[in-house]
Amino acid sequence: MHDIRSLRADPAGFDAALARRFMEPAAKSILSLDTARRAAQTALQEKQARRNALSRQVGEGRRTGADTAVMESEASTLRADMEALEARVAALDAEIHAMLAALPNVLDADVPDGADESANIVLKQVGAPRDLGFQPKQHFELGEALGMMDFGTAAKLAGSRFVVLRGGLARLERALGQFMIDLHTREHGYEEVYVPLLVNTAAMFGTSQLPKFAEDQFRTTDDRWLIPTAEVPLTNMVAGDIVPETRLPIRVTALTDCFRSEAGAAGRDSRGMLRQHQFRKVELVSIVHPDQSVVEQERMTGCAERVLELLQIPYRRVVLSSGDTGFGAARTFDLEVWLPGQQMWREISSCSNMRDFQARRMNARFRAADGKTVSFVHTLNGSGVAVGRALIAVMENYQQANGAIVVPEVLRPWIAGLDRIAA
RNA sequence: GGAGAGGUGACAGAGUGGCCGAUUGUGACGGUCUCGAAAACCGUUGUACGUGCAAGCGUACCGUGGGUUCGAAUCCCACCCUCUCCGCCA
Repeated sequence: MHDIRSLRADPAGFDAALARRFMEPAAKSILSLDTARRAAQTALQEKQARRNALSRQVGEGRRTGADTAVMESEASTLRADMEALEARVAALDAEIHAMLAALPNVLDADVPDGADESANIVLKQVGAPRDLGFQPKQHFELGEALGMMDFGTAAKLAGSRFVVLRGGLARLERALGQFMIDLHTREHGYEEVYVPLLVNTAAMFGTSQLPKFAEDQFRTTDDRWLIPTAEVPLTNMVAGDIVPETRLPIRVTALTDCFRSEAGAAGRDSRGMLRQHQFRKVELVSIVHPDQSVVEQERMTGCAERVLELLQIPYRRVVLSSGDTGFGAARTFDLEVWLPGQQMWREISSCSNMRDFQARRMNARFRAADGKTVSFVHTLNGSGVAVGRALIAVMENYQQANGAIVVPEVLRPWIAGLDRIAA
């Protein structure tokens, strides 16, 4: 959500920010609506002031027994004018709001310009693809051969893009989630939170899944939404609040299932469990002072990287280009892991600084230590990391020539010491 | 799901048609007093929008949205949420 005042102050800069995302200029049309709205509002307020004055006089007249008929009839006339102006202000407000709500966040200056993911820049790489000494398999080949990953049964139960995991793989998936959330709560200062997986429309608007991306979501019959990420409930915890500055930063994490309709992804990654309607993810959310969000994004990304380092899976960090950066983000770092079976780097985490974009939408503010100033907080979110994809990464990187999966050393406390998963 | 009660500022809690953006208390902040502190006393203590160079002025907000009225925190309707009891239940 954008501040209409910044648009008024610098329309050209506003359009330039949109241009970085390959979007048409919008400042002029919004500003003309804004001018009309303010004129209508001023006119309305003048009439309201007159109405209030008349009402006071009527009250006075009633007490003293004076004749108030003339004043009452003037006030009645004013009502019709006010109703028209009220409707006009509301309509203009709604139109401006809808336009502003549909525009993406302003990108940070250091985001590389480019149309798509081909313009993303690799910032660092940790570990390197290693030769396993045999032809590596993809995760679904491994899982199906083990008899522990079953897409056919999932299709019978729910349809495509679901999976049934059994035995060792189900346990490994659970161990990964537990390991990650324990790491972030014990060592990275995040508070574990249990949240609703169904949320209302206001929450989905607050984190900017709505109104633009309704098609990507699952909606319930009673007008709620299945969360596509725990970012939605975690970030919205401060919606409408004015928190004391002393409570910042707020760092929360949750291990939840996530639900995505993948409406625009027909045919993409249709094999295996890389892109599912339902998957588990550990989410990290930070609510911080505006001065701290850049530092916090680095910190948060480091927390996600730590997961991959402990699992000893090769990964790289990329900064997304202007055209690839998500709607609400000012800057996004993706973590990509090496998948030997696919011979590709694939996204496993995304850590974004939303700055005040979501805070404006959900009206989340803090009161400065001086007790006077109230300002919007900055919000950040990151996967720490996607559990389903972590399972894939472990399977493909730890596979053996005989199809068994060695359990990474660091996971063994969460899997009762089991050292390998085999048929 | 049924019956009843209720949602007011950071918190507690008044207010049933105009003098209420809202009594009072607590907390917080500033001051007086004190060597210092406590106590006491005095003062300050909401958000947003519009307008203005500014001081300021205006408007809106008492769960949310409508309605009645010259005028609504107060009356009416719908919805949301909380509490109590009953029913059901992992």
